[in-house]
Amino acid sequence: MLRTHTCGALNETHLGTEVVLSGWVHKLRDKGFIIWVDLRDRYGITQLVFDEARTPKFVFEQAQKIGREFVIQIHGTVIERESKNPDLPTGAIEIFVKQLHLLNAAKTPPFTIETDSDGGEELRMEYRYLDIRRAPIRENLMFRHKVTMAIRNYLSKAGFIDVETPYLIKSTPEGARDFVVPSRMNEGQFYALPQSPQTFKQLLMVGGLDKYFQIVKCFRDEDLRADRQPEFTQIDCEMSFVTQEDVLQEFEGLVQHLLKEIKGIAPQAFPRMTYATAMERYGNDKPDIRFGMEFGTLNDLAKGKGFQVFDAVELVVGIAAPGLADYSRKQLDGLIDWVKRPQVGAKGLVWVKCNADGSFKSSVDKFFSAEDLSAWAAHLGAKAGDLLLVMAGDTTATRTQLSALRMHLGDILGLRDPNVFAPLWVTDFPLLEWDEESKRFHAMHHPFTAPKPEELPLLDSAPEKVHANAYDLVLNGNEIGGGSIRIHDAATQSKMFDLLGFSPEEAKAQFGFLMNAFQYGAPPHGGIAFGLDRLVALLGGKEIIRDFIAFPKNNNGRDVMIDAPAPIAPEQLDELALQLQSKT
RNA sequence: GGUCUGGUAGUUCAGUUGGUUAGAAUACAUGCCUGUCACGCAUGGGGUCGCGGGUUCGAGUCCCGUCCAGACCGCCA
Repeated sequence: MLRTHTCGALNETHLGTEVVLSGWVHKLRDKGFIIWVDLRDRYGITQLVFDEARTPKFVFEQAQKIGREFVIQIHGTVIERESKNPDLPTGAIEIFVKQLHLLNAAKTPPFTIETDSDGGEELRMEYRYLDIRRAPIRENLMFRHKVTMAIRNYLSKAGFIDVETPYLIKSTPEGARDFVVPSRMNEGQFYALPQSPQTFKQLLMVGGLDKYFQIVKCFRDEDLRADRQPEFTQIDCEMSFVTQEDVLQEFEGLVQHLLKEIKGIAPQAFPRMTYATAMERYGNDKPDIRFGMEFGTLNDLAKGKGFQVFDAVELVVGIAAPGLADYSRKQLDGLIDWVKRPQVGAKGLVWVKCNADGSFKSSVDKFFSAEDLSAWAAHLGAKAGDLLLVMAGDTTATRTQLSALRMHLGDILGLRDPNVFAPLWVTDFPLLEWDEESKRFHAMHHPFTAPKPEELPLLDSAPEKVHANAYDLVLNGNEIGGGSIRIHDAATQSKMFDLLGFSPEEAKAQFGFLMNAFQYGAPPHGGIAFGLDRLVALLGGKEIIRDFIAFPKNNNGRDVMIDAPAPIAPEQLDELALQLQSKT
């Protein structure tokens, strides 16, 4: 037997018990006459004691030779500590060691295996198996397990069936870039890894499974971010014979269950907001509603007063930043520089201080009277002591820029508390999006999203005005889920492909299987997919999803531990009938 | 494809205006230490200053190029 207990199990109730423990040497404290060893495993830390006076000489000498991260097994007796450590669950006891077996020696690790490691990101990724020994990463992975189990239990109980869909599928031109896999048996042909199991889950509905879910890897060959990996996990769900309202209810239930189970938050109905409202009030289709600072349009109040910057543009819009009227000139200039950075790209920023004494001071005093500024303040809901920040320009760009500033101020003012959870549904997305570059429409969600039935006639006359039965679940400024009611008849689907610029032949070649299926009695259906990595990270109070993935990729899509991707042998290329060519 | 930041001891970092033998902390090794738990004390070893080129009497420091890492913009139906 390698162990009778784990390293987190023993306490006062075990005094006098003979035990066998195995684990890693976490820390050594050698005081000469006495040596303490913290023995660590997944479950905790237990202190071992080697005493020059009482421990067998041979065992004591063994203890002098072990090092950090050695794997050892010990036989010993649970005894009471002379000085207890109240910070440890096992802090009242220690093990008086009688036998020590070295199970495996270890090189000195390149970074400390501690909660606050001295290791940098790159090094920890290279030695990820050592990083996983650290409590924070281990706890994150265990937390993720807890979340996925709660999801599986909830969905299974609600009648959803877990079905696996294939990873080797067909490349589609729409959407993100595909990762492709060459086929040896079909020379010159390629599989693609799924960006999502979208069409398969729809076919499962045609197959009559009624309620499907899968916690599934998806793959997108696009550039990475702190919250984006090339392979990521979705909670993919689909239901038959449902309206949008049915889907929202069902999955609001799921997320409430998670908030309750994982975070102990009492269920409350999620607010809903249309896409148009979200853009108008927050300049963003995934608003963070943990804090206010809602947008106010100032066109009526600010135009026509001779300020050219405002008069010449489409939109003048502002927010009221609470309590920032005492910002210094330097701090204001800092904000202006911040919005002028290329990442935000604003041309400038107008500020108005709503002073505590009721007076106003602004960067545009030349053009606007105190009455004007007072009207702005009233319109933006500002109180004395607030700072108004106003931007102007094209509607879309200006909203995006002000939204970035709003989030930045939210961070500065500490209004984005990771322990506060503010979910909401964003609904009524436009069906299509005009792409200037390719001069054609793109599906805003995906090409299988159903238009709102009452707007169907517009598909022919004004497709840009059609809204979709599509919805996103937003949590604290992050899109954590999105879905739609799908098209389930071949005629509408084929019209959709037509609008997206597919010829009938192309549509048939790409999605013939789906159009065929729709001719054999496809039920009305719809669904949703959640980004699991992001959801878990948010529930864990973090924004870096890498810390919740056992073996993540770096900024350039590399796995620095296994050093992938890597070239393949010429024989492998031959077998696949492939030749490399440098891209010059 | 682009913008910004960084790369110096095993690790995390400092390094002034270009100027003597490149430092600190920690880790590691050795010794001491009668209850530690971030143990303490002493001593010691440890450097391709990412790489290549240039300017200079002299480059960790300035210039050019390049590689790597991170954040962001584009991109992510």
